[in-house]
Amino acid sequence: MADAGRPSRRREILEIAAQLFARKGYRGTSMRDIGVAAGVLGGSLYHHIKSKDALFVELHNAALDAAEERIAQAVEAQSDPWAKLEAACAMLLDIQLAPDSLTMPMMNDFREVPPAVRAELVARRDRFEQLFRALVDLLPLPPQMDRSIYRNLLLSQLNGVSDWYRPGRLTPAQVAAQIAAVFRHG
Amino acid sequence: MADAGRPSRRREILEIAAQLFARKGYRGTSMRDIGVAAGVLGGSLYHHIKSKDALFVELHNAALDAAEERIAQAVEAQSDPWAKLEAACAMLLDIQLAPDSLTMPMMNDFREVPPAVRAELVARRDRFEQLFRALVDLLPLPPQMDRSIYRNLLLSQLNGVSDWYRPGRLTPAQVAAQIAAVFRHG
DNA sequence: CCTACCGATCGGTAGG
DNA sequence: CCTACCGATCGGTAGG
Repeated sequence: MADAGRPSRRREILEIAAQLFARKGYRGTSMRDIGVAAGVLGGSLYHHIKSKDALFVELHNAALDAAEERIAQAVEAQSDPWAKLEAACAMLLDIQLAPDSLTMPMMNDFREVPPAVRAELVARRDRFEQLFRALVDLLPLPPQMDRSIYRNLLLSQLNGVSDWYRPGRLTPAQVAAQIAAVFRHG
Repeated sequence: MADAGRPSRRREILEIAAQLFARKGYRGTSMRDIGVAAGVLGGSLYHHIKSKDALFVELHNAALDAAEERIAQAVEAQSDPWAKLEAACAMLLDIQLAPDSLTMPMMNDFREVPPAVRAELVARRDRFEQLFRALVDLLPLPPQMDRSIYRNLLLSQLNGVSDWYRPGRLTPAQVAAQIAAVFRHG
């Protein structure tokens, strides 16, 4: 309670690291890069974190925790299944395309990461995707549409937006509306 | 004509490098890795290639050349606009999901690559995507659907398949059919 | 938080 | 195609 206003030094470093990882990827971001951005030498970061791997996993999981909560809230505010889905897409893209903040667009490039780290990320992401599984199960899809593939395609589509999205032309909400329109069937 | 049957040593090295890049990414593949797979030391590769960057660009562009030609053939065999699109998707996934061969699924992770290389890859890929632009322009889409975004979503969807596809459950053609079903509107 | 360093690995080269 | 090496960079650590 005493120092609620001022973020801790560790927190500052986590946010700086999250932005660098999001922008340059896991392997493209060195501990020295993070150090420079934080105004210290790379080695000094190890007073606050255990390893680069542990730092990345912590950021990834914290980001998914936050995203899960915000998406669940957005979904609850809707009652129609298609409206729920579009709300979830819009919130996910809002989070993923936000230029700042520690909530991230770095759930991609799993191949850049050491195998032990990858296993942790995959497990956490699988849980996250259950949220969309529930939403897809609610949809009145035509019977010949395989819901498992449909869900994979939707998640892959949402994840891929950060690869081609450029701010200015479209808002994240507009992109979400277009995706929802493409995936609306039956 | 004389030695048509036996692939040149250079060609062998290119195919080995293509598979490694496809599996582990640009930064995840060292010249020493390629050397080991080819049965030589890393430094020895420089008799056949100029640099890692040039090697990657050459592989990338050759793969897109081949893909472009095969997709164009598949499209010509169809007359209906939707059939053309589905044929193009099926051929692209066939190429991208083939477990071997130098035609590759490495058109992703542009962020892993040095800026000068990235510029070349992007330019070549933009040309490649014109092929799909023509196909989308033929479709009788509902008027409120923005064709530029629709095309981006389709290409992003196709590109992302290699991230979640696991051989066995579905053939590339079946995945293409599902994608075509999702994107069929109007 | 810095100094000063470690062992490993990288792309690439000279010279044969 | 190998030997032998280069300068750079990496994650991480000891000791203060």
